Amino acid sequence: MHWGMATATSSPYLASSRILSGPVLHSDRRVGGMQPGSTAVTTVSSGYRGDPSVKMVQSDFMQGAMVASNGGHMLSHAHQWVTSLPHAAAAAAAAAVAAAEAGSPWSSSSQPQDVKRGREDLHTGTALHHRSLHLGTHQAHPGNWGGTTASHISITEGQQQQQQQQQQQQQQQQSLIYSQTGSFTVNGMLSSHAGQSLMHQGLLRGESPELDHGNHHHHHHHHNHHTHHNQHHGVNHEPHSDEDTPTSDDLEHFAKQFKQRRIKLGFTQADVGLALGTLYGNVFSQTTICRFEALQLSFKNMCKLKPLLNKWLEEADSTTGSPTCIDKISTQGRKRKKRTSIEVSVKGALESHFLKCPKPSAQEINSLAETLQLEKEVVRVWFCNRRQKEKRMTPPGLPRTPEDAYSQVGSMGPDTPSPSIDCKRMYSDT
DNA sequence: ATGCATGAGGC
DNA sequence: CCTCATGCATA
Repeated sequence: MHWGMATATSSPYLASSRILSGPVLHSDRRVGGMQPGSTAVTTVSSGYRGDPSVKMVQSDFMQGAMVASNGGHMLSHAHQWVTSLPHAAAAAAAAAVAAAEAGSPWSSSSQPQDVKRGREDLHTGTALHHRSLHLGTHQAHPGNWGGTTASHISITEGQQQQQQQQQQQQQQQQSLIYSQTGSFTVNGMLSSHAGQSLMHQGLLRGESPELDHGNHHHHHHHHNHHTHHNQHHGVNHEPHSDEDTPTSDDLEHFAKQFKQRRIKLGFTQADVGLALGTLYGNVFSQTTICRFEALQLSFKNMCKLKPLLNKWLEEADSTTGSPTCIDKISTQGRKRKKRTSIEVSVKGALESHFLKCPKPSAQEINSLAETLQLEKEVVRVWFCNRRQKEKRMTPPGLPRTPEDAYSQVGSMGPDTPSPSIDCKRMYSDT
């Protein structure tokens, strides 16, 4: 189970899994010897991203049901993960956290989901076709953080001041809409259930152009409005339809509406993700759409996606369903490490430590890793993810001063007691 | 629906 | 190394 058995260094993990052979069926589990007391097992399932040369389209719409019918699967290959280059920079000098992580400034806004502005689509009357049927594949349920279900979390963390405001937002929008849109509409997908399962696989993936992304576009642009300013908590307006920075209320409302419409139209989250790709060139996974609906993304991220999803919505009911070319440019190459599953008891331990110190030093991570018998990297990532989780969608109501937070700046000694922050589940339902 | 992971971008 | 945006693989 350790990918890097034998002195797993942080370098590329060489797995020794042999997959491939049997195309279908079987997924061998466990590679390599496991150690009897390990606390975590990494489930070995053959999974890696496409091969560089053969970018296979990892079927996306198979989110729950995959079609095993045809026998065309990919080929085998031997390599496991291609080594990822080590970018050193390990100099552990004083990283100095210092940064106050800005969180997601969801403005509090506690007003019940008002249905303000029933924005109806702009294209009116166009829809006379309706595909009907809603397969029942999707899931539903709200998961809200504040707002309606207001489950408050009391986090001491103050928040923001977003120092680093990542301005990265790189959206490589490669417009690949060269699919002759004549036949199909832009909105890529048809909602007929029938199609869902085994439809177009080979069909028109217009991807002729070898999109070797990596050069061409992605430069410039988008600096436009980026109104970032935080949201005025206390004073919110809700003008936006999809323009300037929405308030949390807007987002919350939009997310609900979106989900509802999506379901009505019979689309799954995965469908939407793919459609966005055909529409704008940015493909998203089911995961992201799901998180959007559940408001589990950062405020910034929500703002970024909203316009896209909004457009899709408009398209969605204006189009009569048509197939499209889906395709995803897989991030060529690179394998993915198998997901390590951490035992509950171990998780509990990690959780405890997190409460004490959300940002353990490298050294602390090391000892924790030893204690728990986990790979150091796993522990590190766990904390990263835990922090991220803690932050996303700051529950409404962060009245505190933006200055305080739990950021134990730089000097972390072996023990740097920090305020404890409680964590609890933010949502629960279904 | 979510847990662990990858990567880009920043210090 | 961290944060953030994302997603594969899972439960």
